[in-house]
Amino acid sequence: MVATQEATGKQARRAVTRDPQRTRAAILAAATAEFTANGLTGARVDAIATRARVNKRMIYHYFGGKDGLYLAVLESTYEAIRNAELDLHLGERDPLGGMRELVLFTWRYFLAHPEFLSLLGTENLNRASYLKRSKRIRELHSPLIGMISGLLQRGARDRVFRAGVDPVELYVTIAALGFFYLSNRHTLSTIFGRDLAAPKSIAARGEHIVEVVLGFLRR
Amino acid sequence: MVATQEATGKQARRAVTRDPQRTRAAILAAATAEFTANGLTGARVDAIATRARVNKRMIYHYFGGKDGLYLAVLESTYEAIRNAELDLHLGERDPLGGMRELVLFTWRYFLAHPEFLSLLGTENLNRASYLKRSKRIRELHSPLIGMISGLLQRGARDRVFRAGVDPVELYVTIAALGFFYLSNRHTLSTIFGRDLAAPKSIAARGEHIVEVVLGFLRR
Amino acid sequence: MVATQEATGKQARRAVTRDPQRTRAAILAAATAEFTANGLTGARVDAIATRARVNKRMIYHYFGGKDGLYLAVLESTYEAIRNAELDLHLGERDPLGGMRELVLFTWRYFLAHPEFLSLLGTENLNRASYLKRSKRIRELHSPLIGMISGLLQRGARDRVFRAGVDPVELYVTIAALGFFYLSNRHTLSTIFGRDLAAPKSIAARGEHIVEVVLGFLRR
Amino acid sequence: MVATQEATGKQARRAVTRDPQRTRAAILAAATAEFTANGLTGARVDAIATRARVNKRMIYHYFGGKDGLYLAVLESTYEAIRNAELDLHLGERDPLGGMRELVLFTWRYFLAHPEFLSLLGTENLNRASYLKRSKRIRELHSPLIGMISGLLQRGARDRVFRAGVDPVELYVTIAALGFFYLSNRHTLSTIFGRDLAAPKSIAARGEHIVEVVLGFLRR
DNA sequence: CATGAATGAGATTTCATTCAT
DNA sequence: TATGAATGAAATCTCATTCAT
Repeated sequence: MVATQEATGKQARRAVTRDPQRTRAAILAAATAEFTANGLTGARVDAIATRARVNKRMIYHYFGGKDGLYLAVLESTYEAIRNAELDLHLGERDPLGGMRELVLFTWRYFLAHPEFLSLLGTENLNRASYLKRSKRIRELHSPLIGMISGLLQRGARDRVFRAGVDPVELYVTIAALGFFYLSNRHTLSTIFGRDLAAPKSIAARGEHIVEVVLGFLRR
Repeated sequence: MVATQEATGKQARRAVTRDPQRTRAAILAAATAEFTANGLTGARVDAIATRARVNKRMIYHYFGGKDGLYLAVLESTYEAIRNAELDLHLGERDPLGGMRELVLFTWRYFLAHPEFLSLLGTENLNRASYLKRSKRIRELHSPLIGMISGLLQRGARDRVFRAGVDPVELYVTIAALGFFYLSNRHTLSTIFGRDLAAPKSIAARGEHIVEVVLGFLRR
Repeated sequence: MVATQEATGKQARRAVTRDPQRTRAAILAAATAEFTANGLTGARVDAIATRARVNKRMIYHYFGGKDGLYLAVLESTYEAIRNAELDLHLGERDPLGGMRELVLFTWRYFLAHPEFLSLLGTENLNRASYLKRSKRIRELHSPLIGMISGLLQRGARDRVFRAGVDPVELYVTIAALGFFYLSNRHTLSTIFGRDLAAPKSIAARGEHIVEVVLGFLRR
Repeated sequence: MVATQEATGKQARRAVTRDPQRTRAAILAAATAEFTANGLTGARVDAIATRARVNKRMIYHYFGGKDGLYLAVLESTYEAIRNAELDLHLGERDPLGGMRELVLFTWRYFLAHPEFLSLLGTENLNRASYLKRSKRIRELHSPLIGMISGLLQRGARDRVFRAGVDPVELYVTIAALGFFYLSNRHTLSTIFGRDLAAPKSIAARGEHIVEVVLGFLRR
């Protein structure tokens, strides 16, 4: 009976998938969670395999190793944000409304994608070493710069916005206002004794960001 | 200075000190550099001992272990910024000039103290777990919030600034504008194909930050 | 047997097994010997790995660490004595003969299993801290208490034994008479200048123990 | 002010004794406690120095090292029991009463001196290696063997005790009945689910031991 | 006599990766 | 394709002892 059980066990345990694509996707998802939670050096290959319910060996098969897996996670995360950005159509909007939407889009994306914040944080601690290595990411141009340029030009022409604003600088500012708040909410909450992660605080921050950006741009 | 030390050669290999304060300080300095460069999990106790020219055992003697050392580094780093902040006297300044100075102070401090940025990044990836544990840091209140409050009130009274701005929110904004730019300069430079670390870019960013904050506040 | 293994030489260095059960068992056996010889703190993980001809890492794989391994050794040692006790059938024996057999069984088990004595000694120095933690051991009830109870009752009924003897107290006494002699033979031999480990002494002690127990019980 | 405090501190900290004998005694007492609690390999030289409120260096000064200190502890512990035994005068007692007293003396000494039990346990795990090395201990002959011999002879002559009992064997038995119970009380309590350390249990054990010894000896 | 900072050797534990099946 | 046991290198941490003062 014991033997039978063991045999059954083995049959049941193995070959949960035999579906290469699913295995790959499971690893990628598990790795995203693990790298998000523990950073690059903190992440454990074993933990990823366990999370993915996949044999450790598969990680080496599909991604070459921990580094390759991290790079793949980084790439898929960047692809996701670039895809989301492509859904943003501001062409017909008036400069003020368009800018407000763009700012809110960025804020909401960060809110909905903590893994993006965390991975970017990890990457920055690494001096962007993996990102620099990825041709794929470098070729993914953000359409946001173009959108911002357009809005700034139309806004300046209509005398709604101040002139002479650098679109890259502004993009960094828009990202900074949300990113810093969210990625530092734990340290900031502790230091200010105020829960910056509470829904009310989050909502207030969204409004504040819009006001800062538009307040700065508005003539 | 480092070169001088190295030049003294083999004699310098050991910390012949017998000067506990110096030994402690050497470990702390070496650890700050190592944690800054490699994060918490990436830092190596051996590397710290070597950098400090100190026996590894001393780290355990003075700080209990890697974690205790990291906490000590974090605490000393926070103490340093709080001390710097105390030197900022804005009491007599007009609201606009005072705010400009405060914004520039923050920006310049971040520029001069990359270790602060990096450690904060590390700490955020850890969900502030060490910072929360440190009674010492929690008791170090930043005087900046009070200064911002005062400037906002006087500014509003004089009809120079808009009313109703939350000082904590504004502080986060001021920090965000500099912090994000600097800590993400590697990823951003790669993605925009533009060297954000170049002196010119740095100078331009400083001006931009001042303009954003004052542009937003000004009525 | 050990000699044979050693003779196979360098080929045998590694446990080429790929047989988890065998690897686990080899570690357990090596650990039992090492903990028996050197106690908990004195035992070396390296030594256990070498003895088991296994990579040190496997100890952590199978047992979690030194503590987990010690606990496993303790559990398997207790299981072994409980299993041996179950083979003792005294149901049909007259009280006197049954009691003699039980006493001799205990004495012989101790003689044949020095690892049990040593581990118990270690555990007692630790105030039974590991044993208390082991649900598995706590659930292994010794059948000896029941057997002693039965013999005492039948003996009292038949007017062969004195009445009112507590079976747990008697069990402790039976164990004490052999355990103390064996585990303290080194100190005692030194102090009395008499080799208590000599076969003759051992044989005499067995008889003495039987006489003490039966002499006490007999009416 | 700070300087003054520090100077005072140093003065106050050092030279608590400057009394060699007291220092030595303090170390010995602390070491006895530490070795009792943690065994030989488990004891920490640092812990002993701290317990004794003495500089670690003094241990090396007075005892040569950890091993020498352990030996000194062992010797002083044996001296103490031998001294206590010398206070026992049974010459005039009737055999039965004398034997009862001797048994109770042993039991009570063990109860009052857990450090003796623990050190003996440690020494046995070490195969009496330190004890064998100590000429001083080997020369301390226990007067108990002589007393037991006398009682047995007088008892046999008076037809109160059985004849042919070996006094060393009996001494071992007397010691065993108490020693095993006490040194194994933690394991035994756990396994029997019964608190063997409770005052009532202790009292009952004392009576049981007397009964076993006298029951065995009595004709 | 006394201090406690400093040391080196070695212990336990961790981890990414490879190998036999 | 999939498994998970096995590995070596290196990391963290511990400890008895020595040294400068």
